[in-house]
Amino acid sequence: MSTRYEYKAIETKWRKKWQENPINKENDTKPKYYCLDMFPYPSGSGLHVGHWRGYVLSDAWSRYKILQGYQVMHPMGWDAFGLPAENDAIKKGIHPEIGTAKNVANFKRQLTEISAVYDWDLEINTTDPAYYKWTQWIFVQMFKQGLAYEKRMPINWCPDCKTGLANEEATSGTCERCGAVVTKKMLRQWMLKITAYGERLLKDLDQLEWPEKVKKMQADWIGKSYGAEIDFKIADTDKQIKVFTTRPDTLYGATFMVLAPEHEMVHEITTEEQRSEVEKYVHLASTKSSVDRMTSKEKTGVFTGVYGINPLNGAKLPIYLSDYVLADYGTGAIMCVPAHDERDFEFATKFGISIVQVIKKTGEELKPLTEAYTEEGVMVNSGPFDDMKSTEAKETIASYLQEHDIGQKTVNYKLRDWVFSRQRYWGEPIPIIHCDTCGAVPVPEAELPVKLPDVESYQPTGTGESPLADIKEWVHVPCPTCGKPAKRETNTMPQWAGSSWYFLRYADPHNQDELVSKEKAEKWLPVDMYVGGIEHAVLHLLYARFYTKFLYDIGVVNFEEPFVRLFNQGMINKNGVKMSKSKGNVVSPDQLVERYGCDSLRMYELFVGPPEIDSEWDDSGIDGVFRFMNKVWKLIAEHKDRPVPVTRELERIRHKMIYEITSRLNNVSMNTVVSGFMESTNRLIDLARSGNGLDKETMETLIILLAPFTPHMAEELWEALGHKESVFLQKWPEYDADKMQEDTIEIAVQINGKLRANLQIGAQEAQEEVLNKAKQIVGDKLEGKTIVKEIYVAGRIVNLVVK
RNA sequence: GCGGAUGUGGCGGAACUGGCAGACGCGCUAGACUUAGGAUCUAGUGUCCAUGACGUGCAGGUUCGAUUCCUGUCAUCCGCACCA
Repeated sequence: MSTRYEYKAIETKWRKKWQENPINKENDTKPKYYCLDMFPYPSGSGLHVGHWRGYVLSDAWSRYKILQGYQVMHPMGWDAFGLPAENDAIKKGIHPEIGTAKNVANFKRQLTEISAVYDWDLEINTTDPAYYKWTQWIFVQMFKQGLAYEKRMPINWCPDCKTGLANEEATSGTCERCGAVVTKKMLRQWMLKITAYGERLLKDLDQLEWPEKVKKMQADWIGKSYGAEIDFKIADTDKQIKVFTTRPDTLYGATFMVLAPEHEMVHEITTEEQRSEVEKYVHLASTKSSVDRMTSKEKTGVFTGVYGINPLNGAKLPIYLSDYVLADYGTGAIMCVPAHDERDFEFATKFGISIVQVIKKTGEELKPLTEAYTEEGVMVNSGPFDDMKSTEAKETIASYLQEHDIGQKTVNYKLRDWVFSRQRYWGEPIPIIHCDTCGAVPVPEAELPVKLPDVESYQPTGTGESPLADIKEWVHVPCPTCGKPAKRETNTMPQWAGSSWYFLRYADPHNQDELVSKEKAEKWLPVDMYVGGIEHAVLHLLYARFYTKFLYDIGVVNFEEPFVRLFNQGMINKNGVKMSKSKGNVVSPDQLVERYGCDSLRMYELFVGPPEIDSEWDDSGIDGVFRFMNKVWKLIAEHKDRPVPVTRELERIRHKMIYEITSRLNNVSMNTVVSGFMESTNRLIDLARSGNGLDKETMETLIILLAPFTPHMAEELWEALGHKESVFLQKWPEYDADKMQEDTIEIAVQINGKLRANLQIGAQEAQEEVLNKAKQIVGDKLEGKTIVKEIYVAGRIVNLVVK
């Protein structure tokens, strides 16, 4: 065995061996473990060292689980539908399928360089008809359950390009391509009723081992709030308007009302005198992009000419329109209490509307308000509810309204239904046929998948429809129900569709008859560990949870939550900013693998910083890890043929090493795992140098512990120690806490909290003895002082408090 | 604006439930071996008016003792953004 660490030869050798003889073979006697990466979108620019980070982490974790005796599933696949491929098609005329296949091949080559234990037999691709057959099947089931429905909805529309835009193409309110101001266009869209699952999606967050931050982001997104819906009669008519409020306690303080400009009753209630003003305002609001609407904080509005009647005190409340009220939250209409809401206060001040205070600070006199009082307090000016605590009044007034049939207590969510159709080519066709007689009819399941046909042009049609609408022979089909001429749905699904359930398919990727078989699903699912970026904290994870709950409800799977444990790795930055092709700061792993080897890069990816935090990439840092690898190599090479019998000291280092590595690994504190290896190795080198040698078991333990991180080197060293079987067939070593104990320990001696000496003591030495020794060692510094207090923290510190 | 996170040497970072701040690594300095060094090895490396003092964004507090707990404050980053 050479004392030089020839990483290239070693890595080539073991990659081949693993291919011939996988280390993670199917074995039903072992418990299962499913460790999943968020599957990538195979972009044209390939992987950089930032991508590696998550993949290395999940692979090290998978290999750790293998060593712990699990049968691990660690699959990989491609989320390959999406905009960039389509835009390439438009620009260069390359079929998205071809572009995507090329990118997948490149990604796969780069991923192979990581040497992860991926089982490529399980590979999936969302653009494969055999896969999207089931994406479509799920849609059909949702349609049958009434969860998929059609609705006219506004989309971002570029009037110059005559095309719909995704939100990310329309940031800042202008078209990403041509710079024109983005407007809205009403289009018929498919919607998924995710709101029907809002409560369950919120409640079940409790049972997940996810970062609190992500759970909170999801909870905020769902945005549950309690309140009341209250009916306000419109004066001199028999109409009424329903408002939602979380503050029924402030009802007596309502002095006006506001409707969203898009509110459906605007036109029927507006008076003739006000009509032209109102219509002008409504039009203005519709042309403003949502970004504009958000950024201009100045309140605007217009009076409709009519009044609402406060159901409790009969006060006449002028009804305004204003864009600070959102059409799709609550009922799109609010009662306004300027005294107790900042926005209402601002609006009332600007429009000269009176302000009536109905809550005052407990124990204080009522005094004129200079700003809205939004805290709790005591009720005033509220008829029978005066002197009640406002918190109590909230409940009491809501109940009163309910009893008198003026309103009802409700729960409201920010979560909205999911716009599920895209006017694009490169997505799964929505498997629906529109028939004049039968309406929307799902494509019969036996005819799935509805394959994406070839088109001549990927250009947007200019009408807002997808390019598919131009393929007459594809669009025109008989109605599956009545046989009359009918038309296919030409919208496609969003990229989310394929990624909302892919984790199920890995368990049974080649099944042609079922999405996943019962047995396979029961065996492998749910996912035990899910690793990916924080950018998916809300949408992807929420959609995947929604899909899983739906599939649970229709009996496809027997669990409600797809991901038991979630780990979000941080990004890798370079020069303080996210690595990206456009910033020109991308570090490619390819050259690093060439120069340092896969194992060194794996190790460095983990060493670079705490895995959950963003880290700065430092090119020279990998040298340190590479040196460490060489040290380990040399250490084993020099001692493998002349191991010494184990000594107390070697045993101590070995147990301590197992303990440190295992506990840090369990906390997914990968950077300290790596430093732990360095510490242990340094100690072993020192010990070996001082003539004490190295015993076989310590060498073996070090190699097994290293295996999840530097698999090639570990295998090679393991073989060099004379073993015939893979190191991954070994068991993760266990430590004995007693054997970690040092015989003597060094403790600090402080006087008044300041370090004054260090003291060697026996590990078991009694407190009294330690204190005596401590006083002796700092004796000269105690002269002329009296000891007021003596503190001994076992094994750590003595502090003498003196005067 | 609201919510969350973070702030420690020249740099990345470590420090378990309060107990010797700066582990580990990068970089740097000096030396050894060398024709050579982007190799390897050895020693050193928080700051300063250096037997000591000061040091974990800043100002206080609790404690024998605070990077860790509490109060206030500043900065940076992330998420949400008129949610009634």
